[in-house]
Amino acid sequence: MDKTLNLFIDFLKKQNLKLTKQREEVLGVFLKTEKHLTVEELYNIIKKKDPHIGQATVFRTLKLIREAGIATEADLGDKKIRYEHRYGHKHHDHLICIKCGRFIEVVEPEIEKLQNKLCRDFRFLVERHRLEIFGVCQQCRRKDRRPKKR
Amino acid sequence: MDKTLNLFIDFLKKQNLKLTKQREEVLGVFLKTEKHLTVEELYNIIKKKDPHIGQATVFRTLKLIREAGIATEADLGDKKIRYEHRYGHKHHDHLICIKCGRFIEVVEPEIEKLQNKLCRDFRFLVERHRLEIFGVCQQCRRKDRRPKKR
DNA sequence: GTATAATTGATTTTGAATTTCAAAATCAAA
DNA sequence: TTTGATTTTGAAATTCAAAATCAATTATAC
Ligand SMILES: [Mn+2]
Ligand SMILES: [Mn+2]
Ligand SMILES: [Zn+2]
Ligand SMILES: [Zn+2]
Repeated sequence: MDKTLNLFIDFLKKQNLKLTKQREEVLGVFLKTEKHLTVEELYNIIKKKDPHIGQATVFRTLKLIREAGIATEADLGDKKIRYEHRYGHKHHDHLICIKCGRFIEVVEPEIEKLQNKLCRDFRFLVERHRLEIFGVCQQCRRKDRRPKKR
Repeated sequence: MDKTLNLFIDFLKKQNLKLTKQREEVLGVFLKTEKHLTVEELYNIIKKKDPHIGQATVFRTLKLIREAGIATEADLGDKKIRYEHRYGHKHHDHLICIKCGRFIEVVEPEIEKLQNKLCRDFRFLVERHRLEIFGVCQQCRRKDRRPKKR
């Protein structure tokens, strides 16, 4: 956390921006929450602590946090932009359940390798990628099987 | 095309829906366009032929076309829903250029296999997946290198 | 101190996705 | 044919997250 804060401060300095108490608070709450939050969701959490904070500030600060490399956008299939931790977290992909919304974070190094190879073949310079697999999770499959009505 | 039309008609019948000239036209224009179009883009194309058609009809028909399995949603990184052909086209992933928007359609069977294995390990029942790799395409890399100002 | 610039947050605007609803079209009886 | 129920259409309105605006506030520089 402290390390991340320093990272943020460095980023702000580079951009000639200041670390304000609002920005520090948004970062702090974001880091404490190990979820994949929309701007609105994070805003609602912070509002409880500081009812005077504005949505616009949360919106803008999350953007800065992303630009600083601390967060990254996540897409869980709904059409909202979600943010998840990036700094200090390894890259991962998502298995997303279309029944319950639950998601599993996964990494398969072989897949990553093959992706890179694929891009090299196309002389394509990779910046980032996103792999989302939609389906039904183990728990929901069990539920689906259970109620055998007969 | 004819085969696809029949598929669409069958789907409509199953849903107790009718094949109207508007629906046929939307499908026809969509199939003729080998692109990844938003509702609005397709609407603008169709409007030229039939100025009386409504956006809502294009919107609704594209939805039906997707439900019929003829189209699938594509995500090229802008925040708009795009549709691309599915029926008669093999599954593929996208390399998307963040400079020019150009995209390359690719398949790497090994990646697909590993994805399936990964899901099996998690007892996760795959329905579909989406792999998008963002980066800089060969053409843009060349352009970036060229203007060596000194 | 004052000038200058950045930040904030209520509010407004945007834009794509979706819905609404009255008019028009379809279609199967009478 | 009429009729009447049902579906479809398209202009317009609504929704809703994302983004922009702007006057007031705050921080920093001089
Ligand atoms: Mn994640
Ligand atoms: Mn494609
Ligand atoms: Zn589930
Ligand atoms: Zn390019």
